[in-house]
Amino acid sequence: MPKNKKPRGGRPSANFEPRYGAKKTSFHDRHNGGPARDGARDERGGRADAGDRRTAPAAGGYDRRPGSRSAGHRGYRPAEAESGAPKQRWGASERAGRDEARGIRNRAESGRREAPHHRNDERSERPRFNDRPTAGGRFGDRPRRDDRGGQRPTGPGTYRDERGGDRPRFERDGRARRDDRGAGTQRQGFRDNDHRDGGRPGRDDRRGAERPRFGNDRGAERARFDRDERPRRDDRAGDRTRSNDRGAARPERSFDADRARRAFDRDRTQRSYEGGRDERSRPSTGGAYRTERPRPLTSDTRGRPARNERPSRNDWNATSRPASTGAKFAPGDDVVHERLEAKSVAAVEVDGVTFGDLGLGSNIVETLVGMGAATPFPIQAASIPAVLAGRDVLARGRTGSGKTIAFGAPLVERVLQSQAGKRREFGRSPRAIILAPTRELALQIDRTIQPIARSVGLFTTQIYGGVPQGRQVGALKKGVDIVIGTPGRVEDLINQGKLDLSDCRIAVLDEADHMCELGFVEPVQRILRHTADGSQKLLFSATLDREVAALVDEFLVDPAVYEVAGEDQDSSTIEHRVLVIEHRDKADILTSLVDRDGKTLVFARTRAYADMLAEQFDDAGIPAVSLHGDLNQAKRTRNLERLTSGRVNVLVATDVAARGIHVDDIDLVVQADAPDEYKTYLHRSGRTGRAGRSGRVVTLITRQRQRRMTELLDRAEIDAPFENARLDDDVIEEIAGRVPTAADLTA
DNA sequence: AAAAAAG
Repeated sequence: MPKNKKPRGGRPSANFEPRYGAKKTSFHDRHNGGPARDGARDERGGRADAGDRRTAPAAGGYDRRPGSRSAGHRGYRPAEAESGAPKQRWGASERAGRDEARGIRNRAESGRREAPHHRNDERSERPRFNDRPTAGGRFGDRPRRDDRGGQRPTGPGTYRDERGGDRPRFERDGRARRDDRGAGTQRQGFRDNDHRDGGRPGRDDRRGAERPRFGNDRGAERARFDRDERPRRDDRAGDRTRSNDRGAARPERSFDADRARRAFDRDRTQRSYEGGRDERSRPSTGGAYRTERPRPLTSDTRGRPARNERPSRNDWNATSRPASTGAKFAPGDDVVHERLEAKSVAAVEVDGVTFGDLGLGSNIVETLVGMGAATPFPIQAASIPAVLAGRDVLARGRTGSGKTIAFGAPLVERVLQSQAGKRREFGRSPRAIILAPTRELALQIDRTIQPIARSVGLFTTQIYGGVPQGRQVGALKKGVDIVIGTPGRVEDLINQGKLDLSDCRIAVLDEADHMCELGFVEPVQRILRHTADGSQKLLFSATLDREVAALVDEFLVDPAVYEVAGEDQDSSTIEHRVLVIEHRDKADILTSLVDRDGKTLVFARTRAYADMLAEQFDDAGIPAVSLHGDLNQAKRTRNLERLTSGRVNVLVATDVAARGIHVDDIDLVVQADAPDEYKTYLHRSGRTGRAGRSGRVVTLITRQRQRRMTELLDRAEIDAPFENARLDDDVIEEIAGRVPTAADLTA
């Protein structure tokens, strides 16, 4: 029996479409006097809408009234009077889409009429995107980047003046070339030759012959190097501070600063092997961040069996020092991790810097404050000015370090600038797109960015799969400024001609390294190719590595690379433990672990196992739900919401929930199956310890797996004790929090 | 193995 499309009782969908649940007033209700059934007004409505792009396209199709038009027949309904139950099936979302879009339009229009409150004046003075010729031939025959002309916006004004002095510093190692060029053509300059690197040092080697494999065997050396270099966690155990996060509860600045300071020190020690090359004099720039000397990030490909091999997180900066050490990264054999060389900047938080100082307009700043982000986190302080300046940016910030705002806020600012003085036209195509690997993440990003965008009169919409596209298309028809979505549906709509990215000047990839994995890159690449020529690209992730090279090569021009010094696991608030167990005890131990008070997130490797575990917990009297790709979107959303709202305390998920998902108070992450990749470990464990809270991560493994696990943790730079455990061992009680830990007692 | 499109 084909499940009714209508959600049971119509209620569950409330979670899913909260914004549209309310009563709907149709356009025609308001303008044609009195409610008219969708179908009934077919004739008139159809005509009225004919030239009106505001109407959802799909409307016509099923709007057509069923049944007869003459009174004597079954199914006939009088045109005006009747408000009887319409066919809800498609209607609900469709209408919702229309209504929302209508709202968007109305607001936009009224905003236009009555001098937009949000437009802040000084801002309209700023440079804006040049008008570009409309779409003409953007697909397929779109010129290669070489042809892209100086359409690039010049950087913004104000902060740039103040900060302009800092900027060139990034480019010290031969990159200062940039300064020779007119600011307005900064990007053009880089692409006017074969592969935009002409004589730029540091680029040559990486470009080399379309992929020379260089420095092959040095990888091993490097990896070891890095590991040894890493300071022991114990050294610092005592003064670990709580990590910070974007969430509601923003940690005090003081501690942030403290952390940053220590981070720097640590950083220094870490890199001390670099000797003279790394004097770290760190002259103050007087700005929000200080620029480290440029660090060419060079890596290359070489074969190594270890799939997890990574260039070490200390990393980009510390380890990529080909010039001095000759060492090269040694990424996995099977993955072509190209060099991702670029100068890198370590951001340091400086007291007193505000979002406003970074170049954001007052409305945005206020909104941020309202969201609990009073002052910028390091990653934000570093990347915001660069984004505003129109640069391509690669940024790595630990899980929960505020990446969404780091790209979202300046993105909004920039879109706003690009539209300053223009009216937001009806049906305009989006100016920016943000891509995320999962639907939940796309939703979450929208939740953060939408208020920021709205505060300046811009509109966002989500474009992701698993839900009817009508509403999304409807919103696009009205015109949105910022699209947030997942690759599949985005590409789908592009191909359907319903999403036009030709005017999209900023593209963001969240979880960029993940988006660059096999199977993900291709659609992403295709999507990016649809964006405006020379569009600005921002790549963010907690584990950004050379995996993004494929994209960087094709799409980024002289990217600024940022990471926050000292932002490693050692300074985090997460406690990691590994339980070595007998396989036969696994189920019971898991049940025992999740039988607790706080919120627990359990990761399983497969969907089936996730389901199984959720059921198992449920059967044991512990309410649990699952989250994985086998569930329909409504269930996914609902189940996640159940955890968020606290209706259940246990969520069993596949890696769909590993990245980005923010639930405030998960205090225990259980890995029922150990991850295969260190990055996965980092992302999974990053679901806890957010917002400065403490968190605990426990991984169950069998004895046979110990070695692999050791290696993985090593790469993740995490120190975790391995403990043998049986079903009723105290460790389990302790981890579950049913008995105080030794640490708790001493504390 | 998982994720990402299917009115």
